[in-house]
Amino acid sequence: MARARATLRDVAERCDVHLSTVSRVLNNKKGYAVSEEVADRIRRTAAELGYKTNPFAYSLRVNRSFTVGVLIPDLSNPIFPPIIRGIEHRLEQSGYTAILGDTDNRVEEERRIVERLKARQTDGLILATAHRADDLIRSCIDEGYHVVLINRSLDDDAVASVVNDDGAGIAMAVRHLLDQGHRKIAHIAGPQEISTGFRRYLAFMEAMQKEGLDPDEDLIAFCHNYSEKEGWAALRGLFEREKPFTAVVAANDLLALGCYDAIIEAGLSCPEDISVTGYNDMPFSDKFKPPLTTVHIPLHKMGEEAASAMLKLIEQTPDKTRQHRVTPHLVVRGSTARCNGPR
Amino acid sequence: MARARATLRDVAERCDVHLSTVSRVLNNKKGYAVSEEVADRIRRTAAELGYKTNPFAYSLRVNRSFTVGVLIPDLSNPIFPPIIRGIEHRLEQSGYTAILGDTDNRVEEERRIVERLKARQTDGLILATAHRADDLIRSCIDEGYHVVLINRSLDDDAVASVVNDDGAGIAMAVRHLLDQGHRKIAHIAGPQEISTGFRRYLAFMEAMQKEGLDPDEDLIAFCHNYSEKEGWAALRGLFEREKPFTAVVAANDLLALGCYDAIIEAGLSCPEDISVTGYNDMPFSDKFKPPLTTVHIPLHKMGEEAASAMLKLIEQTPDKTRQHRVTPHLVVRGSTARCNGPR
DNA sequence: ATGAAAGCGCTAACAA
DNA sequence: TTGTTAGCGCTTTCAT
Repeated sequence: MARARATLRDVAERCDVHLSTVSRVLNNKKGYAVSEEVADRIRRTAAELGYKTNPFAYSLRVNRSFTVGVLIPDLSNPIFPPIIRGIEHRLEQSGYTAILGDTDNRVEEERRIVERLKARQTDGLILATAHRADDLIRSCIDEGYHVVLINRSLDDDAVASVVNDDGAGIAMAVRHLLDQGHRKIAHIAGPQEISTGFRRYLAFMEAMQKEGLDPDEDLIAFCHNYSEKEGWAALRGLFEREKPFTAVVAANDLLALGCYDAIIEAGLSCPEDISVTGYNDMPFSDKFKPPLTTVHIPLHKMGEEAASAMLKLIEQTPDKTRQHRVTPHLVVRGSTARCNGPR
Repeated sequence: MARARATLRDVAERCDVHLSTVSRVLNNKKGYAVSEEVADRIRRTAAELGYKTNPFAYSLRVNRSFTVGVLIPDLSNPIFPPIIRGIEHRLEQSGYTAILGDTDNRVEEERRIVERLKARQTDGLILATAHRADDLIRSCIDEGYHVVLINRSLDDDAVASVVNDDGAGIAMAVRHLLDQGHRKIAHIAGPQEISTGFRRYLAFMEAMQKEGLDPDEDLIAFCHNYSEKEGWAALRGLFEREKPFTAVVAANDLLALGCYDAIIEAGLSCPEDISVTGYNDMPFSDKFKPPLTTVHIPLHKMGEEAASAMLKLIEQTPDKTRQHRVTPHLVVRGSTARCNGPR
């Protein structure tokens, strides 16, 4: 697109001063006393000509793009839009722009997309990628890239991350089901290579044991990714084992949605026969059939915090907090009900 | 982020040739016969050093960013992720990157965000913005920007656009309700300054009239934007008029969802008392309570087509098709049922 | 208080 | 077949 844009030189000529002076004024560099009179004239003509600094030239000069790459596994998963909005809002405040990279849930894509983002010279990378790619992360860091993780963390905490308290969240869900009289509770676990999947699974076990209920191995199924389809398949698998249960704690909302399908398919109904809880309180989870009881986490806020952490990294603001924690809470809706005795 | 990246010069020095030769080889410019021997050595060392062309320098030189701005009203509206994915997929094939701008449904934001995108020197603008901003569009074009519209069009067709056949879609919905025995059909119309809102309204009127049913003015409500809240308020307004109706055609899915709320609030139920149809077949519309009967449009494909049109514009490929039309079809689900007589 | 000049990394027109 | 050079628009160091 070849639009003629006013340059520093244009402004300088019109003002009959040297271009470096214009630059100083427009960026109000101090230490260079410029007469108010000249400064004023410069500012006025700049506005008049609609001068905007050319981002290419600027970036080339200062070697920064003022963009940050945001890697997500799947934009269609409703939890990501709010996160992204949060990131964008915060970034925008500081003049940065987010560049999205979507892996379509494919691991092989991850590396390729990160390369694309790096090629674009993003000043940092926010990874909201659900999939494990520790070596990828590590290599980014080794190359000197700034990295912030969302909803996952590396075991050794070497990387800044924004996470929610999965342990507390799952405990609330289990607690709620227990309060409703459920004892045979199944768990549809997320992928164990992902920190959320792993931590939620551990939390489930712990919460059950705390109640003196040793969770039955046969009532736990592991999914390969967070999708409706996996949730459906997993619960279907549990039904086939023919061990009774009256409730299921799904590791996230999409999985829970898949459980709905499996329950219907089995000729049962939720919550009458089986109660279901999700995790994330994604948009529209209150509109499903039935409205989903789930653990709410502040998605938008997590995005903002991730962006803040990234900006601190980029701007070298000292910040010892590596892990930014955010608090979940339970939202009780229609997918859970009192236990009607054993099934 | 200060990572040392190999430059053309680095490669040139290592190969003991002039940097311009390296440039030629790496961009395989023809017309400059370079001996295979040298070319090979250059390619090898470039790979070895991990050379990537610096996008700032390149963009500065050729005055193009290889990015296109994508303006949407609200990322949280589930119809946009598929559209955006479609855009990104196509753009990526040609080495372009999308830069998102979200107006949060606020008109005032629109101009500001377009300015931001322009400041970033995007090579074009894809506007999926629901809100009217004809003068904005016009000014973009006047300034020489490439513009493609999604799901809206200017009256005079001066701008490339990708639209679906709203007339056909609404006709199918109305037809379906008529077939189910409904006669008193209400319409929750979208904003009339938006082409979809306007066209769907006209299509509704026409479809009814074709059946000899003069639509009752009192059974039509207009919304200010496409949101659940507006749909809820609008249907609520209709209930207050106390004219009976047994079905409602909503101008989009979000509006339909709002109708669900109003129906429940009125102590009625869908589809037993009132049938509801939506428009867009947005993700998850099959998971609602009840699953929504709606008009499906190929969102991902629309995104791709918009991107293709944009690339043609940028690359100056001749293309006389200004309007790219896409065909909708009806998806019958649980929110519509046979009419149980007048209410 | 202001000007001059170098150079970020690249491409393209011109030379040899 | 390969080299030289100017210059995209900007910031910054040094000079005046």
